[in-house]
Amino acid sequence: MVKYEQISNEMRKRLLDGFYSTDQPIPDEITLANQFNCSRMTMKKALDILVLEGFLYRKRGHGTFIVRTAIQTNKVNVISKDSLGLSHLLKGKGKIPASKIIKFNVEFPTEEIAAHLSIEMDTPIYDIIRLRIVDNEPYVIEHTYIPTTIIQGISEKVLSSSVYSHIKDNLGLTIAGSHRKIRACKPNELDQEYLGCLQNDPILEVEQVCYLNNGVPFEYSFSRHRYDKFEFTTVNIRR
Amino acid sequence: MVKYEQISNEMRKRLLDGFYSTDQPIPDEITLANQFNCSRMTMKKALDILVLEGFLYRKRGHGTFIVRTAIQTNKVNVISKDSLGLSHLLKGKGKIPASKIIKFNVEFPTEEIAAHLSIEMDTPIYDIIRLRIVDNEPYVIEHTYIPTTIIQGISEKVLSSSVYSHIKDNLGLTIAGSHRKIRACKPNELDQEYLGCLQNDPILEVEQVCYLNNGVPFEYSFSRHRYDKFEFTTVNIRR
DNA sequence: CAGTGGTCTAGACCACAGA
DNA sequence: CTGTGGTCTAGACCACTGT
Repeated sequence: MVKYEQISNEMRKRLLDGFYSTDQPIPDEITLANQFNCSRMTMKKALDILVLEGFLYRKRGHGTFIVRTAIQTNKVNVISKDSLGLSHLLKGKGKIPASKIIKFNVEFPTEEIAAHLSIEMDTPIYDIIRLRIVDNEPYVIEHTYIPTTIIQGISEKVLSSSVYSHIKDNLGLTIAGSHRKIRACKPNELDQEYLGCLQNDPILEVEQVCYLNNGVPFEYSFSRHRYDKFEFTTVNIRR
Repeated sequence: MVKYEQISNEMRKRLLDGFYSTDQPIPDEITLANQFNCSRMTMKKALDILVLEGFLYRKRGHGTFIVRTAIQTNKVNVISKDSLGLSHLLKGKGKIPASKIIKFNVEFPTEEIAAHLSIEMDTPIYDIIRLRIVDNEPYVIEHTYIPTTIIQGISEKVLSSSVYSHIKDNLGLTIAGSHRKIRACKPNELDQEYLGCLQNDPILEVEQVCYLNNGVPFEYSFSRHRYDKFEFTTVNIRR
C-alpha cells in the first residue's frame, strides 16, 4: 500500500476513535506532515481522501475540521459501497441470492439495444432473463444484454453466481462504472408471474449501461423490483 | 482560474475537436507538460480531471488513451450536471418552473424528521409543500422540511424561485451534497388532486437529505413525481 | 532494456480569513 | 500581520509493460 493510503487510514481511525476534538480544527497540514514523516503534498493527498469520504471539511484560511455527523453515525464508507451486482450488494448482509434462469439465449440485438451497447445489429448478444431470489422470496427480475464479442464464456454456472466476478477474475477486465436511469412503471405479465405482484402494484425499474475501463459498454440491463422490497440509495457529492 | 483547470479545459476541447487520433495514446505527460509550460504534476492534475470525467483512461506502462464513446456521443459533462434543485435542472433546457405553494408553515418536527435533520423536537422547522409546474403541466409535489435555526429568511418569494440560490448567495453557505433514496409507491390523495394521476398510476418518490459543507443537514424532503414525466439519472464511477 | 504512468519530496508563492 | 489551505515547480525513484 502506498504512503498516502496508509496515512489516510491512520487518520480515519483516529477520527473514529475520537483522537481529535471536534470543537477545533485538526492540526495543520505541515504539523501533520512532520508527525507522519512525509511531505505536505502527501499529507494533503491523504486528507483529500477523507474530505471526499465526508469525514473532514476545509476552510481556507481557517483550518481542517471534523464532520461531526460522519463520525457519530456509523455510515462509514457509504461512498465506496456503490456497487453493480446483486451478489456483492447482499454479501454484507450475510444473505446469498439464488438465481432462476428464465431465458438464456444468443440472439441479434434490436436497434435500441445495439445503440446502447455501441455495436452493429449483426453482432450477436447474450439475451438473459434471471429471477433473483433472496430468503426464498422473489426479489427482482433482471433482463440483461451482453455482446458476445466483448464478454466470452458466459455459462449457466456463471449466471447463477456473479457475472461481474467472471469479468473481473476470469477475463481480467476492469469495470469503470455505469449510467443508470431509475423510473416507476406498471407491472407487466412477467412481473406478475414471477415477482408475484398485483396488477396495480408499482414496479421500480433500473436501466443500466456498464462500461469497461476503456469506455466500451459491455452490459445493458433492466432490473425490475417489487416496490415494497427495494429502494435505490445514492450519495451525491458536489465538486 | 487556476492553471490545471485551464489546461484541462484546453485538453477537453482538443479531444472533442479530434485534435488527437483515437488509435494511439495521446502524448506522454512530460511532453504535454513541456507544451503547456507546466510541471508534470500540474499536467497530471489536469489529466486527472479528464479521466474522472470519462474522456481519458490510463494504462500503466502504456500511456493515456481516449475513451471513444465519450467523444462520439455528446453526453458531455454528465457527471457535473448532478444537481439538487429543480430550477437548476431545467435551466439547461430553456424551461423555467413555476411554483404553487400548497403549504408554508413553521412547526415542530415529528420524531422522524428531527432524526433526519439531527435536531431536537423543540427546534422549529419550515414545513413546505410546493407543486412545481413546467410548461403549464403539473410536474412534481415537493414536501420540504428545513430547520429555522440553520436557514433563515425563507419567504414566499424565495420559495417561488430557488431555495438553493438563497442558501448559497444570500446566506453564503456551501452545500456539500446529499443522500437520496428512490422508490416506487402508490399515489395518495394529494398526488391525485395536484398531479392529476389515476388511482393505479405509480409515483416515483425521491427522499433526500441535503448537507452543508460542515456536515450539518439542512433539508429533508420528499419529491413525488408522475411516473410518465420523470426518471432519475445517475452516473456511477468506480474508484 | 526503454518508455510509460504513480508516487513522493522540499520548497516556493498565492488567496483567504481573523486579530 | 500571522496562519491556514491551494497551487505549482523541478526533480527523484518506483512499478508496470512490451521489446
